[in-house]
Amino acid sequence: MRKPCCEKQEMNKGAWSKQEDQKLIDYINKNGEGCWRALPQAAGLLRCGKSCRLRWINYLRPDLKRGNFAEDEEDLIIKLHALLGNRWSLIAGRLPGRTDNEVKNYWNSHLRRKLINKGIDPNNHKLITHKFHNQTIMSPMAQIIDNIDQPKINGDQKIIIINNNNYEEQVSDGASTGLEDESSYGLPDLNLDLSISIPNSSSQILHHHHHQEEEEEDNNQVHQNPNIHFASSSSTLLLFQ
DNA sequence: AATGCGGTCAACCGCGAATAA
DNA sequence: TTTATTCGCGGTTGACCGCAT
Repeated sequence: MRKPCCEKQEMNKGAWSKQEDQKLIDYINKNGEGCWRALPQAAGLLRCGKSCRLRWINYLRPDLKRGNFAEDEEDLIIKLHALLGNRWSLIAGRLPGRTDNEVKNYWNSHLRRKLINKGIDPNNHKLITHKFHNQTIMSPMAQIIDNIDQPKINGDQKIIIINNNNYEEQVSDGASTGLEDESSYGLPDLNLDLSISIPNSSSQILHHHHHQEEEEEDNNQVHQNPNIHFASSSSTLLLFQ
């Protein structure tokens, strides 16, 4: 049913030449974005519309920032990824001047490794742990996690929060609705503060003696352990230790 | 100098969603 | 409502580059 985006035979592929870029820029400056299917012919380009769109969005758009990611941008990407998963366009939408492709590439080439090195599983943002003699212990790296914007309380106290909820519940239809509501997410200055409150059943604690049947007991011990904290809000996620 | 390797990033591909007819 | 078309997204690929050997 679905046709290839360009059934034309003689289409250029691969890297764009300066001349092609200029043609695309000139055309869009004159006619605006959109109607990508018809654009190549109108602009005199031997490219498929899809390729033109990608080139414009990821490279030629005048509002692109380009250059290295700042530290706060990195932190924001990590936090947003924890919330949204691989929804790069949504993440990029919160980073002015950045494209989804750029964010995705940066994640895959830098941030993934960075998290792994810190003992954090980049897929679920949980600490990487190892089972050892029926004990769950943190990896050595996890124990020396340093300052990727770690939420801390009163200096030395660190937060360990794990969220069992499927994020889809939290950001349901966020692509089209919820996330556009700045107020509900505290954006653009993304409010990801992890509130401290009474534990609930969906939260887990990561620590050395964690067993399922002990969870209740563990929770009760929280107030005695200054290093363990919970957040019960539906947007809880574990990011950092 | 030549080669191999790993990292980066621009571009492509395939698919589902959205929209038009 | 169904079918055709376009758009946008995320995953993947491959060219290029720098570094080590």
